[in-house]
Amino acid sequence: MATLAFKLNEHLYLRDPQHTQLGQNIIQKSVEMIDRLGFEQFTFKKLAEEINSTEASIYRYFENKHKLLVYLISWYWHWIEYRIDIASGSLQNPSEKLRACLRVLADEKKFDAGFEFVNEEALHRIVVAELDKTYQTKGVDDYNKEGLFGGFKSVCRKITTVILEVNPSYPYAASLVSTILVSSNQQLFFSEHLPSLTTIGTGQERYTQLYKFMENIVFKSIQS
Amino acid sequence: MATLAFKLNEHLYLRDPQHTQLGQNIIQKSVEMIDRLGFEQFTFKKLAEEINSTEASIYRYFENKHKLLVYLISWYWHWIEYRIDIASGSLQNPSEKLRACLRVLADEKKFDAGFEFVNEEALHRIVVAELDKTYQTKGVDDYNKEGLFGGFKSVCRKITTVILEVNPSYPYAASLVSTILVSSNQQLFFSEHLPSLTTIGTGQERYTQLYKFMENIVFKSIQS
DNA sequence: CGATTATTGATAGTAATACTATTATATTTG
DNA sequence: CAAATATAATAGTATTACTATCAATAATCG
Repeated sequence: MATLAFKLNEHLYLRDPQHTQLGQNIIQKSVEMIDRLGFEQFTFKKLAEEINSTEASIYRYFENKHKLLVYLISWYWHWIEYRIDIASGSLQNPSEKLRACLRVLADEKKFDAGFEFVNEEALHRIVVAELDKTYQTKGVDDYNKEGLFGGFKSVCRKITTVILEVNPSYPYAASLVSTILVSSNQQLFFSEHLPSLTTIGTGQERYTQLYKFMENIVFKSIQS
Repeated sequence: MATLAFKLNEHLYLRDPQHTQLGQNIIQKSVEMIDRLGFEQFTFKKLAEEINSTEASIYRYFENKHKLLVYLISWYWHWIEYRIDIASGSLQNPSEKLRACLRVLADEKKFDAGFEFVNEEALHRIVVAELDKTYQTKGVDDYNKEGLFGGFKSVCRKITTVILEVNPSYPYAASLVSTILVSSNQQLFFSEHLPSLTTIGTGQERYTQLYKFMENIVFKSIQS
């Protein structure tokens, strides 16, 4: 299988990690470590040890660990968009397209062989556990000016467009979409850690339950 | 007006800050500072300087700054529940009760004279900007065992109950409520920092827009 | 192929953060 | 008033999040 790569915003990194061995090691191992340790406990020093490199070398790729997190999660949203395109590309019916989008969002994330050095399963757990940290920061406006949230926005825009195809007069499309994009991950988080806040369970059927919840909320909200 | 106080979970603090002058100074000034600096830039050292006390003294009240944040946001949810009780207490009709809940959530937060040393306007901005940091941490399960999320859960439970009064067979009540609790704050955040993700504007009418969005999502979702 | 250039590693250092410990001084309470 | 408690003052530590310098190695280019 051909190895694909996404063109991510240049301000996310100092040197493109997809182009070098060290860069790929940083991506691969940081996904594993942030998943395991959590973002707060993760440091460039620990990462350097694990990939047999140095802190200084990692700093040549990423300004700081927060930008690395934003990079990884941006990568995730590009990947989601790519999967949405595959899943909905051939569909004509707007409602069917919308259902396809929701299915991509709610689906269990499995390793995608198209992207060798990214473990999508672990990355999705990072998104579930850390997503909000990408924008809940005083630097959000600067980040936004640099276009660092382009991946997320692009997915949001795409699904918003589909919703407006289903019902052109629905007035809250963007808000509904950003709500479910965040909620689809948050509900999985709650199901694991704060189960009284959700109706999603912890078994294998959780992804089906999540899908049904999202389908209910979206289709009922937009019906005129 | 009588000064009220909420009985917050004991594990949130080492010494109850509501009972002493220093404690009240900590609460009052930390709200102002976290609002101004953001949670990451806020430190106990800076806080100590502003209230003419010492770092060590603050550590006698709170284990660390994260628990202080959890304390403040827990206080916020207790306050919301108190306002929901006032607003919905006299209502009989379940749909009207639900609307009253949503109104409390979507309303602009103004200073509540019942609680002298808490600036609810600033505290609400903190909730909008930092809410997810309270639970998006590796320590979430320990925190939860200690009951530190009791305020949030209690509000969630209360509104869930009202939803089930409106439609006893709606299967996603808890998920819908936790989704809108988070979303009601997130949409305000987006309207300020990432406006393409929301239909909410930045003017005075934003709270009305937020309410309408929430009413739409909730009532349409639960209708059978 | 040899010279230049870019990349990485090794090492060191700094300011700030998130605490902990100790002791002295107030302040409250019984 | 004595005893207990709360606070202030001060000091100290380990870790974090970087920055700087220079040597070694690898890639590339004329």
